[in-house]
Amino acid sequence: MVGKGRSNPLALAVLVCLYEAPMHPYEVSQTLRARHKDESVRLNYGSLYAVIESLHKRGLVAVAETERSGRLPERTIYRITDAGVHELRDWLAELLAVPHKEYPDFEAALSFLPAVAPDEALQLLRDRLERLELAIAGYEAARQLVEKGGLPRLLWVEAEFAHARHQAERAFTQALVEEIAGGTLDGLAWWRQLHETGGDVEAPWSRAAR
Amino acid sequence: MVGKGRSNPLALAVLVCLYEAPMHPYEVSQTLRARHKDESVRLNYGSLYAVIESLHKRGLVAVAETERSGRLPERTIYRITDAGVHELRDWLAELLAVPHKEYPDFEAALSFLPAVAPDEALQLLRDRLERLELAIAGYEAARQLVEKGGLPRLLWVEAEFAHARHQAERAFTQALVEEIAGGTLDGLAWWRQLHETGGDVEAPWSRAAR
DNA sequence: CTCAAAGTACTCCAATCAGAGTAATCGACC
DNA sequence: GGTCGATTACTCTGATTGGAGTACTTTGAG
Repeated sequence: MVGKGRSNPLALAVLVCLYEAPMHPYEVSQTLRARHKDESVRLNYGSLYAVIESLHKRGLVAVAETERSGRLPERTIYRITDAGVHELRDWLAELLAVPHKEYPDFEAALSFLPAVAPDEALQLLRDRLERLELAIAGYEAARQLVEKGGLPRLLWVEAEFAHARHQAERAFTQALVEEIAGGTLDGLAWWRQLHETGGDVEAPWSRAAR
Repeated sequence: MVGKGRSNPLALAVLVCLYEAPMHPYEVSQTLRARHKDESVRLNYGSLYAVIESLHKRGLVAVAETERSGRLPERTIYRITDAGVHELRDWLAELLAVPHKEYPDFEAALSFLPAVAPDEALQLLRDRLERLELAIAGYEAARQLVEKGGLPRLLWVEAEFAHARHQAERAFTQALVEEIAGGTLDGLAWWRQLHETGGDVEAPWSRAAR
């Protein structure tokens, strides 16, 4: 989007790994897994090799050596270049400093909320609330374990952020459920009519939308 | 991911539009724009035509008619099928009821936070905070206008959700900034050392990570 | 009345991605 | 010592995606 080739954060993850030590692609993936980075960055092989090839083409990583053991496929060990280190710092700085529009599925779903009947929506949102509750409880249990294990919060911040997001989503959903159940949501009457009659109701956005 | 072909929410948006009335693709895009759905759903022509073709192949939409006016390219008008209506309800229900893992860029960035020096991180996060503040103020102004215009909250929920997310992100970032600035973040000492010495510090995750 | 700018309605393509598939090795259990 | 499953280390393929490009039409300013 912004810089060329700064689309997939997996590339950033690769740079960070290679910054610590030269590695072959599969080792990168294992390192990311071991540190649970695969929870913050989409990781799959198809992309991994493509992404590394692209970094290579852009001169941000270079081949350090290739080795083979037995008849396993040859392993290509990459190292980060100076340009790569620069790109790493610059990209990370950008990601940290400038918020950029995301398109969460739930936001999309909410924007089509009137397409399901109010009572069904209520049920669906309550389901979501339950699942959110579970996720939050799971996270809190995990945190206790990790804290006991002595991992400093600094290396855990991304999970805390995910937790904060979940909590915000829960609060929002909770409030929405209450507004629908309690009948206080503005537009609810029109929504009800829309699903009771054959759908021949004057849309309230007709003027407002233009 | 879950169902086959339920990857791009734009397809859902198309189904919702065609549910209201048969349309040609470009009209779908204009309708979505007019209702600001392009803020909740990624909309671009390349995907739009691909997505509609895929819906067509799956039998969820059908060609209603084709017309042409003047020598402009022929317009193919699509309508939703019964299977399409079913898919619409089912997909929307799933999106509303089951939260599904997202990978926001900021979460990725946070997970590599130790790669920049603490003081730089502080500066970057403060930058972000400022930008978030701007976005939030902008949203609040927009809301006032829309409320005055008489658009019911029901048709605005997705924006309220985005707003809630921004606020949660602001609170999180604020807290993190304070912890770094105030020196109370667990792991900060190690982080400082890492960037002051040549990087030869024992990593505190060595035991914890396995 | 004329010309430029904005809008209409797509089409094309290179790049990227997800995930299934493959093929070799290792450990370990009976 | 054989074979079952897990792990290692990729490779391939079909979809998707974003963005640029095209070719006409309508509007509106001078």
